[in-house]
Amino acid sequence: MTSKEKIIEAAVHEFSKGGYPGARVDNIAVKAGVNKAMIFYYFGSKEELYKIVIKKIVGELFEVIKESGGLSTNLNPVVFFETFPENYIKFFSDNREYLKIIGTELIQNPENLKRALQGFFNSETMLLPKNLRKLFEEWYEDGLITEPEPVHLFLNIISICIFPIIARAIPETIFNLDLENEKFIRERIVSVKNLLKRGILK
Amino acid sequence: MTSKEKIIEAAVHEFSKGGYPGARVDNIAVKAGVNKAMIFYYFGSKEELYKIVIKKIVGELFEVIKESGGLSTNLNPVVFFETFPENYIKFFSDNREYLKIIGTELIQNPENLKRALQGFFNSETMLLPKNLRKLFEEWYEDGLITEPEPVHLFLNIISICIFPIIARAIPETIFNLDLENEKFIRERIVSVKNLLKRGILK
DNA sequence: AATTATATTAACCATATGGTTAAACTAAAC
DNA sequence: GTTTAGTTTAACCATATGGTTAATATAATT
Repeated sequence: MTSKEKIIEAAVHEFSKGGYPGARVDNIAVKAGVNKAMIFYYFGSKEELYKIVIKKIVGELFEVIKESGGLSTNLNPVVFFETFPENYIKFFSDNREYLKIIGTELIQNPENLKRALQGFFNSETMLLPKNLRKLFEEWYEDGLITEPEPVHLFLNIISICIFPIIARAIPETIFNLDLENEKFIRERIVSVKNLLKRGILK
Repeated sequence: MTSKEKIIEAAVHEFSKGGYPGARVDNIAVKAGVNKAMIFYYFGSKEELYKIVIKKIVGELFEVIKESGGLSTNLNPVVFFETFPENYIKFFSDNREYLKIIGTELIQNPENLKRALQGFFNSETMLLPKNLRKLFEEWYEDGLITEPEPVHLFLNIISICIFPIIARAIPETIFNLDLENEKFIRERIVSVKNLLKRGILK
């Protein structure tokens, strides 16, 4: 593992708690087991390092979406709701640090994230957005789903997949529970599939 | 408006962008039009000020939930899904800064938020959590809803209400749209009501 | 072996940042 | 009118923080 790689790995750690302003370059260096100057030698600045971390995360996320059939035009919603939520939930629950970084960025710097996403659309992956939108529209036109608006369908799906992983603390407090992680994730996948099938499939 | 109030208002502003570590005490002082020392005079430290801001937000949120019937035990799910999502979505879209602060806290410091929530449960509002859980369980036992687990019902509801307000940037980028705010919120309320009714009501 | 390009280090720097202090100002209370 | 408690200010402080530098070690090239 090269110093550069060690720095990125440590940076993911450090940025994930406290966000960009809370992250300390010194901490990243210590975690990476590398002299602090190496960070500036390889990345120029804290900000550039951060951008690279964001790119890395968005890139990996795209891979998951691709593998989940987000690209194939002849996908049907029954299969989609059976595979996508599960992959998506697993990805983020297995990569909590990624979720924390993306979530924080979404809240505090959506423009930044937009740019990162666009960077991927303007390259090889460009096919995805057009396909996804057309796919959702066709499902509605073919009478397969009840939601006419692709934007809201999309938001409804990602919301019940992603947010519960973040928001667990709320019901834990309200209902005074301590949710065991693996069980929680398994239950969520079931609950999401049911809700989407009943709520969106015709 | 007293200096103390001015400081809190400015603090909400400042904490909402950049989170706790990104917030600068100097900025809060300038925004409040107050000498910096006043912040330490009234609140002791940046952290104490932050805690008070969190309490204020959680408190106001509780009011909305109360007014939305979150307490009444003889509420039926049809009425609940008709009123709660709308109030909830409106509250957070009207108070984006609150949402940003709570969201960031949820991601980066859930334990902190837990404590703030518990603070309210241990006071007059204590009735709410027990009622809400019992309410959800009764709905299921009475065959009114399909989701047996209160935790997942709760998470599903709040997720499609809250997260889209934060995550708008994603479909905006993917589908290359610039969503007009009021229209977006109106459409979301409709979409959420439909999804919940179809997906959860029996 | 000598040269060149790449990595790595310790010490250092300017500035930002949370926090303090002592003095001054203001408005009640007596 | 004087005392007293509460409020406000400007200047100051220690430390944290992102970033730099010049020297050194290491690996690759000729």
